[in-house]
Amino acid sequence: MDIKIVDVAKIAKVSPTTVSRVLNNNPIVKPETRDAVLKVIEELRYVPHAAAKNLRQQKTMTIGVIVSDIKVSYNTDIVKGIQTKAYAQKYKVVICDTQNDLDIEREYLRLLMDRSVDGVILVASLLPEQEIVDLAERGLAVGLIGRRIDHDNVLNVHTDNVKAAKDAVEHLISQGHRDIVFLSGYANAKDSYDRLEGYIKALGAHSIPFRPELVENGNFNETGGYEAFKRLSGKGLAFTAVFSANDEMALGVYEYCNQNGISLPGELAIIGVDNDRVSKYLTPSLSTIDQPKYDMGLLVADKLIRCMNGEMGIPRLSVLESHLVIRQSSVMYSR
Amino acid sequence: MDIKIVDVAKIAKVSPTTVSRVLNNNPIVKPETRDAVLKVIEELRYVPHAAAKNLRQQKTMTIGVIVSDIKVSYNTDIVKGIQTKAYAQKYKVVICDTQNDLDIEREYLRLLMDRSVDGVILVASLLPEQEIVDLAERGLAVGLIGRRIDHDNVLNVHTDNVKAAKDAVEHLISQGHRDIVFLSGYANAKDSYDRLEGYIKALGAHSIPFRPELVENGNFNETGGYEAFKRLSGKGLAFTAVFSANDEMALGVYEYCNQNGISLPGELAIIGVDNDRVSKYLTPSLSTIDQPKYDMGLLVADKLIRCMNGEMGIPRLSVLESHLVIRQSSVMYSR
DNA sequence: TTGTAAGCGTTATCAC
DNA sequence: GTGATAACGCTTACAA
Repeated sequence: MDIKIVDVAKIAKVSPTTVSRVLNNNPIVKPETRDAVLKVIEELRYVPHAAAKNLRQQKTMTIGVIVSDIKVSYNTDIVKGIQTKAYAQKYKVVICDTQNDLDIEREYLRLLMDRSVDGVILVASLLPEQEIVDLAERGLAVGLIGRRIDHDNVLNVHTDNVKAAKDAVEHLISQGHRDIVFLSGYANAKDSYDRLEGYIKALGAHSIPFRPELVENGNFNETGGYEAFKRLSGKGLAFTAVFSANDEMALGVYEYCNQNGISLPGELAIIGVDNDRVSKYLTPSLSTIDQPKYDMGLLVADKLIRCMNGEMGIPRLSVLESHLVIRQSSVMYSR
Repeated sequence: MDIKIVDVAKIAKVSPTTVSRVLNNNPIVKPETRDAVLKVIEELRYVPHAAAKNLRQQKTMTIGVIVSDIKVSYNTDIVKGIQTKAYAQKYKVVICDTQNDLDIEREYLRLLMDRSVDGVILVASLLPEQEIVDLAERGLAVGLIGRRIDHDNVLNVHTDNVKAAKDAVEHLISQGHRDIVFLSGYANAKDSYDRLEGYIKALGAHSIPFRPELVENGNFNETGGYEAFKRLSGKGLAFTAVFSANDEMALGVYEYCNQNGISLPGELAIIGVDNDRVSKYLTPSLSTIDQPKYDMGLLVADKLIRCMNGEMGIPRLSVLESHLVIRQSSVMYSR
């Protein structure tokens, strides 16, 4: 049988209330009482029962994190940031990996609606905006990474994807490229859409006409990137560079080039987004846009915790800087 | 104010008991009653309160996973397996990342002793055996990956590290190497120790004397591998191949070779362990021992859940097969 | 087949 | 400074 607060109280010859006060560092208890109680707690190795406490206090000191795929280093870095901040504030973190499946995402959310978490962070969520608003209306604190919703209970953290994409494409242009392919991600993803916008803006800024036929969808993953690039190559179009909306898809392009004897960056320059863990190990190493993933995680978690603690006036929106990482894949004569 | 079971009961004109029965799929309730209740639940979007339920049932349907570093793909793959199994059984997963810090690991464990989880899985735990046994004695179900403890409440899943290491080293020997460096991990890690044993066995099986000066410690990480190999190179010893106790450390060796113009695998063959995500993207691609990480995750989670549900006769120990993945880094004239 | 009432282990409120 | 008591929202004997 587990030890409970009354057991401690009896042995320490005080009331459960007093034990509770000691546990919660209530300064009102007399130091001697306090010490006596602590000693008993120590001896019995008593640990308060979370469920009882949660029930009484109507909070759980737990954050739920819903993430598309924990294996993708972009997500993992964010989770690590969240985890670090949460831990520092004595919060626990429940991780839910949706495998990029909207139904699984919904299912997890349903699971978490049982008030086993005080707040939720959605990373690269596929959920329709209305459903996220619903969560917030239900009183759950919601943190969002990679998209933006303006609502009282929704805290947003993201980077300026338009600018990031523009930087990447302008870098390619500065290397002399004018016929630049854009490999896009999910059609409905805000990130993907913004990167397309940046791509178009960069072209515009240099008076290069936008050619829709140079845009292909690769669904943000390696196979998708491979297939997209293959389709593109089959079209017989002329191009000398690729801007891939993330590094994963760039891996697919590397694979295709490898198989077909296309030399990188000699015959084809390429740049990605995310600064995935593998990118710097590739040959040639992949130029990319580094997102401050870890910091984004820290920041959402920080905001969310403040919000859950009833703090007012937390900025609903934070936009962090991402920056260009130039490696070998986008630079001529780099070796 | 949140909706609770009595609210549903009142509107559905039944007792809370009946609502509870419906929620828990008790077949005793009359179909019509059931449907009526379900309709109200739906309308009110009622979700049972986890803490209340947990308190009453003395369980939480949650598994705690303590992991050394969620960014290491070895760990992530395991976590993914755990997560998948847990989800399929309606369990939640709390992830705790210790950053390879024993004190943080202890702290997390203390956090989880509040009965907010029904069981714990330790991946690459640094905890002294006695402390793990303590957990088990306290009634917590414990799953262990990467080490082995024989105790009633402890479920072990690991691979045969001795054999894996032996396979790797014999592969190098088969390629003509006789002077083979061993890069070890943490001195106190079972995995590391077993791999050393396999290394020695392989040498013995081919009548190659074991030379302790060819063993260096790299602490299982990239920088450690770099430094260890640097120290070794400074010793002026002759060797033609490296067996690295994991892929991470091999990355450090690649880096060193890159900087010092040592060609792989021409001048130096190398093989690692883990089949890290980056390994196949390296140039030359890294030969390695693939561990069934995902399956190990699935399996511990499965065992743990059975154990938590009071199932008897679950095997305390499962040893999965790992296998050699030969790529370019260990094979002469491979390109 | 359904309902009543007790109890899970805390903490908040109100007395003392 | 300390203690008695009710309440958090659910499930489970037991009764009907």
